[in-house]
This record gives sequence, C-alpha cells and structure tokens, in this order.
Amino acid sequence: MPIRSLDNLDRRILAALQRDARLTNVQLADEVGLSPSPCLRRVRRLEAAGVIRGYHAELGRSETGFGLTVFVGIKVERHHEEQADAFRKAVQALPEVISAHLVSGEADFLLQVVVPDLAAYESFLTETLLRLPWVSDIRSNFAIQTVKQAGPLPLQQLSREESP
Amino acid sequence: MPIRSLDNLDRRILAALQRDARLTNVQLADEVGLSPSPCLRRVRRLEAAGVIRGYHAELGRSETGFGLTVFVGIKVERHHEEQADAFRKAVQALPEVISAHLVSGEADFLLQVVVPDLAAYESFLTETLLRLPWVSDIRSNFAIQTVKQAGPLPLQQLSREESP
DNA sequence: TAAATATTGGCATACTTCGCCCTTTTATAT
DNA sequence: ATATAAAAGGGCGAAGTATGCCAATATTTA
Repeated sequence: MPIRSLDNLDRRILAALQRDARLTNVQLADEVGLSPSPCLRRVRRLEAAGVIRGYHAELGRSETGFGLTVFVGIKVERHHEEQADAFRKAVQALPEVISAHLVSGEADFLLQVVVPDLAAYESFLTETLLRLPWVSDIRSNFAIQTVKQAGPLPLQQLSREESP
Repeated sequence: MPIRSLDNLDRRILAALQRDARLTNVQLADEVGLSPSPCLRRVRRLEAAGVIRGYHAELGRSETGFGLTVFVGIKVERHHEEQADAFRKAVQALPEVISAHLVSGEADFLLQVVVPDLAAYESFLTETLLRLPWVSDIRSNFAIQTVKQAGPLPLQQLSREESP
C-alpha cells in the first residue's frame, strides 16, 4: 500500500491533523493548499497505509479523575521468548497501563500507569503487577509534575528530502 | 466552568471520542443515546471545561520516519526553583521531546524522545541534552519493542458513582 | 515525444453542524 | 405534596461539509 514515501503535502496534512484532528477536510485542504478532493484522497491513503493510525481526543487527566501517573520499571527473570510473549500480552490487557515498552538499560519493561490516586496505585501494584509471573523487580517512579504531554511527532525535523 | 462532575453520558462521550475523534456528532449522539443537540452541547461543555484538551491524529512512528524512541532519565544538580523552571522551559521547547515529567526515584526528569535513528539520537544527546545547564547525569533507555502505545485513559475503571 | 500513469479540480447530492426555540425532566423551596 | 425555577433534552432549518464521478492537468516512462 505505501508505494511512495511522504511528500511535502503529506507532511503538512499530517502536521495539521496531529495538531487538530477535527479540522474539516475543507479547512485542511485550504491549509495545505489543495482543493478538497485530492486532499481527502491523500488523507484516506495515509490512513490505509497506516501512517495515520487513528484520531483520538486528548483528555485532561486530573479533570477525568486520574490524579496519578506512575512510570514503572519492571525486571523479569531472564526471559525465554515464550515467557516474554506471555508477559507482553498480560501487560497489554491491563487498562491502567496506557503505554508499555521493552527497553534497554536498568529495567526490562517501562510502563506508564494512570490511576485516580495513591490508594488505587497501591491496589494495582499489589494485586496486579506484583502477581504477574516472572517479575523479579518493580520500581515505581511517580510523576510529580508534567512538563510536556502528548507532544506531536516533530515532523518538521525530518530531512526535507524524503521524496524529491 | 466545571460545575458538576462527569456523569455517565459524559463518560461515554469521552470514551467514544478517545477511541475515534472523527466521529460525527450524529454518530456520537447515536452511540451514547442522545439526540444530536444535547450531545453537541455536552461536547462543547467538556471542551470548555478542559476535560477534552484537543483532538489529535495518532501517527505511525516508523511510518513517519521516527524509527527510534528513547526514554531518557536526567538528573539535575540540586535544584533551586529558578533553575528547575529554566530547565523545564528548555525541555519543553525541544521538538524531539514528546513528553517530559518531573518524577520521584532515580532520575529527576523522565523524557520521551523520538528521532529517526541512532545517529540522530547521538547528535541530539551530545549537541542538545548534554549542553543543558545543571544536568548532572543522563541515562538513555532505548525502546526495543512497543508493547502498547497511546492507550486510552481507562474511563471504565472510574468508580461508577462520580455523579449520583 | 508520445503514451501511460498519477494527481488535481469541479460539481452535485447526501449528510452534518449548530443556533433557536419549545418540551421534558430534575432540583429546590415552601 | 405542590409550585416554581433551573437544567437538560429534542426538533427544525439554513449554512456548511463529505465524497463519488468525471474531465483536465501534470508527471513519469519508454
């Protein structure tokens, strides 16, 4: 599907939709300098190619009752592939975990967890995380202050020569 | 502005828009069981109250040329408030940093950085991060695999009694 | 340079948004 | 209980939007 890479118009479309996913196609077309028809076709193509993975409302965490964000480093016992896979699936299924990565360094996995408060985190830690199999160590790092959140991918940093 | 807290309809609206921010108001109204008018009024109210902070396209990272995600722990020299503030502003202004939190634990700040590749990260590290004032230690944790990304806030976990 | 291919723009129809106003429900005070 | 006030829901219509189709234009390839 993704036959060619992104040209300048694509990047401008992506940047605009990343900033405001509810732009009408007419507004978007106007902003990037196309008429609505080709603009919409490009958007559909980007969606089909997996460049655009979805459109999401960004919600205020404290406003929605998630007062606490915790970054959790988890070490697992030297993983055979099977175990690692089971662990990943288990983590993926936890609603409180909003992002999770296998990482290099101190921890094996780095999770971002959102909960209403410390009490909720305590339950989650003891009743869920600590009960996951193969977990050998857990370090909880509490977010004290949010400096930046949900920043856009810096498309303008890409070399301007992706599609000559 | 936020006079009352979220009722069940609000939560269903938020959940729907978090899943798909491009739902038409008619679709959304249908999904939550309202007619379009009151539905739109609720959405506008949620926006005005800061519960909905924006609508964003989620982009594929590798598809857009950001092959490398790095979680960076930064220690700063014992901070007076002024320094901490300057540091926060500096970090906020870096496009490569898509999220940043002041955290408890090992590091003082935890940054999520996206770059095209290791070469780009090397430049960013040496030319930007290491030149920030008051930095005493930097640990780079490379994302090897993404287990979950941009998960929705788990609204269904909230006690169903926020607004009786 | 010609043909093939991809991309753009215009147009028309169906659908959507959103202000206005009325009805219904819920809360408050006797 | 009942009256009253306040809040929320629903209907309607004008203006704006989405999107398929087709012709015109630009780009690539042989």
